Amino acid sequence: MRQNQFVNQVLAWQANHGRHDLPWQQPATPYRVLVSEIMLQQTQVTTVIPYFERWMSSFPTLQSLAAATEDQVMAHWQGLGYYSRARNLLKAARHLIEHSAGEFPDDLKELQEIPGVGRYTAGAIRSFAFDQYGPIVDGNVRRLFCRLFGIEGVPGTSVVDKELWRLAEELTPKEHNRRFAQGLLDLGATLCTPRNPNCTSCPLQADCVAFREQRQNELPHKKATKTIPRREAHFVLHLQADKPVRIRLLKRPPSGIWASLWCLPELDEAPTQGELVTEFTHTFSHFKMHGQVWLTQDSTLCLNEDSATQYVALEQLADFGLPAPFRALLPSLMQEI
DNA sequence: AAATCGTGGAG
DNA sequence: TCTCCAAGATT
Repeated sequence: MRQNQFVNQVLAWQANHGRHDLPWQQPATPYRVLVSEIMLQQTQVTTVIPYFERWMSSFPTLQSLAAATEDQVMAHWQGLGYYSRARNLLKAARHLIEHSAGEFPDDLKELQEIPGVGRYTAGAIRSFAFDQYGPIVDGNVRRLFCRLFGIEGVPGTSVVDKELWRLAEELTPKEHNRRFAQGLLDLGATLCTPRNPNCTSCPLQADCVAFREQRQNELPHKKATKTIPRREAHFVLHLQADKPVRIRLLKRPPSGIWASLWCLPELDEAPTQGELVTEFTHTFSHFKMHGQVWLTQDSTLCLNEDSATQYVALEQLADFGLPAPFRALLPSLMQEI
């Protein structure tokens, strides 16, 4: 399949059937594109939209973001997951202001020097913000290419990824890059879906290896699933007696799970004195947490120099970035007691 | 190269 | 309930 033909089919389909009303498409300024692309990493569009709106309302410009505190940023990101993205976005704003007076580079290599911006995101910024040549390989493109060209290996391995990027660089046109990149993503998201793709409506059907061989559901090949381990976790619920009731929160360290979020103090083992108030299970990508929450009078648990601690009332809770299970748990817990 | 890093949508 | 996986980056 010739490059020209491929590009034209993607562009023509995009014009009629693609998505044109996503919040970050109007207007597609470099800052808005950066924020949306970071939020969209491993995260579905419908999940991102309300976060994007809230973010833009609070941090409308790169300058306003650079002036924000880490806690403000984390509070806006709470519930979205992969929290290093939030810290990197703050670093990115300060990086751009320091290195180029707030101006975005339009060069692929320089874009990848921005914290949190890798090869995909650099290409996306080039395409969406500058309408320039910017190859992209994300989950959508990976699936589309593996089927269209009948790529047999498992994506994620270096051989297959190298081939996917080679194809992306080769097939990406020199003009109409915004529409082309959007078309690729829209094709993957709406037609060339993981299960039961809508090949009948696909403009590339005639050239698709997977369709010809009726292997749409086999490609791309999936990597072997591994069972995730289960970890025990213990959390301290320490209340300040006076009204209004306040609970002690501890800021988690800058690395590891839930980095930089505020959380109930975590212990290695169950406290010797304490009442089990509630427990929960929470599944991450790579382990399952069984958490137990212990009510205690001991205010000295988990006290150390490097982590900030604060007593927080129910009304202030929204200002703190909390892990998802505690965002669900704490309000009712504080009202009952 | 393989692990780590979250949460929720959708079947 | 279980599984797959989403506009990936970083170490």
